[in-house]
Amino acid sequence: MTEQSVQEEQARRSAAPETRADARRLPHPTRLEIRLEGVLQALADPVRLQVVRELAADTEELPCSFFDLPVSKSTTTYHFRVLRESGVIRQTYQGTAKLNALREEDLEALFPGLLGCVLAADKRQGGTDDA
Amino acid sequence: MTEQSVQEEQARRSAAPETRADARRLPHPTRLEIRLEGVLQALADPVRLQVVRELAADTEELPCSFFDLPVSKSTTTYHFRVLRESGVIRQTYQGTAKLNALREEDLEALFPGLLGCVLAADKRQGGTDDA
DNA sequence: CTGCGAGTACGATAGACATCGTAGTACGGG
DNA sequence: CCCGTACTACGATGTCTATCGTACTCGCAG
Repeated sequence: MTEQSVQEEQARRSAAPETRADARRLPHPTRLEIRLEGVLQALADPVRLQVVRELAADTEELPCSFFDLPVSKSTTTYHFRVLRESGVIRQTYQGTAKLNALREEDLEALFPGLLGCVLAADKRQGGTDDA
Repeated sequence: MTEQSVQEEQARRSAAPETRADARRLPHPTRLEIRLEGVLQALADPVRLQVVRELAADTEELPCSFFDLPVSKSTTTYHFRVLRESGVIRQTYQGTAKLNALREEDLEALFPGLLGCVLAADKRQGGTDDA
């Protein structure tokens, strides 16, 4: 899948000047592909929960570099990928940055109230925050 | 099930210091020791979610042998232990059996609505019976 | 074009997790 | 007292997870 997709990408990039934002494609699950288990698994990690917490607190889409996570850069990438592949966040490229946003709408439609409950519970316990 | 023996059991527990039944006491986390992450982790497994689902559907306390899980006996024990140690269920010995009950009260106090959301979401997806 | 900053890809790895089978303990009934 | 039922304890094992460092690509600003 390597060479062909690379050429496709390059062709598309030189063809349409507007494809800047979505030149690099990121695989997201559709709403129907989101599994409860996967979401719970994704939320059951302190680092990822911190990301979700901060995303929920901010209406803006945040780049990965915004977060001050207690792990290395490559681990950060890993956690963002877990969140994206489980359907919790949506990621879009914007130039050299990658913007992250909660998929609140999808999650609310699939699991009404779940995200709110988890965030409320997290805020209530708040022990994972060591700053 | 003789309700008299249940009362005897309770009386003996509050009166007698150390009996054989006490030797089989099971370690449960106190309400304050229950961690959100642990609960999410516990719920993020299909087998355990099935247990929680059936416990929630039944007002009775259910013995481990009640459940028809797609795993071996020792694995079943393992999953029940995970649920107990994360604070999701409470287990009590009753003769040779071990009764399991959801800690709904504690969970509701700590994470209001969470269990209901997860169960509703689970019911909505329902596709967990892939065995 | 070149260099930088943001993020990825790719091993490597230690530890956790889910799984099993076997052997054992505890309780209750014949 | 022995046996069956219910569950546990333990060791083995394969897989998944979270972590890292290094080398890389990509887009933007000189």
